[in-house]
Amino acid sequence: MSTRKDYHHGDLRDALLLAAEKQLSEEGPAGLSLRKLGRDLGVTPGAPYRHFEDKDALLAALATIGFQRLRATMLKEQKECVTGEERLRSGGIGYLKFAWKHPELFRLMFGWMPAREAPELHESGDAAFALLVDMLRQCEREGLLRQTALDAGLLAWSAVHGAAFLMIDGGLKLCGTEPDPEIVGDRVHRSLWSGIARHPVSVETGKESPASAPA
Amino acid sequence: MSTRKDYHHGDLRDALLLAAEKQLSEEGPAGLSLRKLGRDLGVTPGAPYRHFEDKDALLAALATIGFQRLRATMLKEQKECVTGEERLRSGGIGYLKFAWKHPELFRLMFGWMPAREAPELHESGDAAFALLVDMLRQCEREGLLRQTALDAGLLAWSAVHGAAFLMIDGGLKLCGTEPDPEIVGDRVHRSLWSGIARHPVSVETGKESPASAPA
DNA sequence: TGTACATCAGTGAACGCGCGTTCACTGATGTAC
DNA sequence: TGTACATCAGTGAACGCGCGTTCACTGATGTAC
Repeated sequence: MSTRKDYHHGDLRDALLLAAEKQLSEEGPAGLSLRKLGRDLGVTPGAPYRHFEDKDALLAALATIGFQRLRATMLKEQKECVTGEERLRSGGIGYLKFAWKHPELFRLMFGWMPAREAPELHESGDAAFALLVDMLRQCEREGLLRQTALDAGLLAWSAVHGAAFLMIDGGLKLCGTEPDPEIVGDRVHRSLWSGIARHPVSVETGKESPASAPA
Repeated sequence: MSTRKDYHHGDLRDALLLAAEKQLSEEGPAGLSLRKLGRDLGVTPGAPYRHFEDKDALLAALATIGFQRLRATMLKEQKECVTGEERLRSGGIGYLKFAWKHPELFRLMFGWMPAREAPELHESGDAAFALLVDMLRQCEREGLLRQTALDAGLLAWSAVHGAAFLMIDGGLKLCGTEPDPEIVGDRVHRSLWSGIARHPVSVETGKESPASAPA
């Protein structure tokens, strides 16, 4: 695969994906065209069709890569975390960092996936979500959750996902927050955690909040 | 304005917006074209230009209407609410209902606004946000908040915004929840409120949670 | 009530454009013997 | 090591398409007197 450098073009497939990501981020989804991609790479309009069945296939591959990178960014961010809360916090910040760095790709991944049935796309999307569940299961095991991991997951994912969109869509300035992944992630986590956790703020106080959950 | 029915076409401007919304929801943003709009309404390709400077202007008007409707949906949903918590809950459900009913419009409103400088668009967007702040200020006045209205607003808006996107993008099935605005809204609110509120669940218990907020 | 005029919504034809995709082809690369 | 053959990445030209936008125009509507 990667050994045959300089075979004709060399590595057109990867080059296409790379150029596509650039084009996407610079001109938005409407500005992404296979012809322009070929032009940029000094290649004929028909060439991309040796690597992707059609434009949709290219987009699906792009979104798939996006999900893999999103997951990798979260993992990297929580590399040195030990407790579930730390992992949750850092994972969320990783999520925001990814969205902030690749807003158009982020939008493509989520706004585009539902209509497609490319299997690898959904696999990579599910894998990213599995990481979130994994973090929450750890919290559950550590006895930190007031609710089930899945219940907490709904709120946690919603909150971080929403914050990501508000950041890239400019909604955050209305909340008086700079669109910085670390800052936003920290603020959201602090509010979020006191809602999910049995202990409102610190685990070490030893005192539990009422946590009454009727019916 | 509305009195001159059957003047030439009658009310082309409104008809265009109506048809545009339909086209948007049925074929996505890529399938929305001024020519097709004209065709559908039995009108010449040039006709729309009597009412909108260009395609972007039509989209801006569409998004503006969307924000007005989003706000109206929230208001309607919380019509009979009295406490701040009730309003917050119902407002959130209204938000989700709107997104669920008009997913493409919802995406247009948020994914498209940042790049545009149409003043009325931002006004209508700000007005919708102001409603959220208003609800939270009421909670604040009622002494229900553990944090400032703006802090709580960040989490509340993020959570409901994220839940809306997850609903329309199919992410919720991973959380084991049906994509029903009432159900999702209720679940998110319950998790959310115990995080924002000084009292985890019921206001009437009279007992406060520890609510320690160090530095 | 009737006429003259200004307004302006919609016409119809045309412009140039870039797009996705196809197809028979060429020529470099890898493989079998 | 050398030759014959199969593979397959990229060529180049062409296809039909629908798009956004423009422009001089027509004819219905509203207005002033």
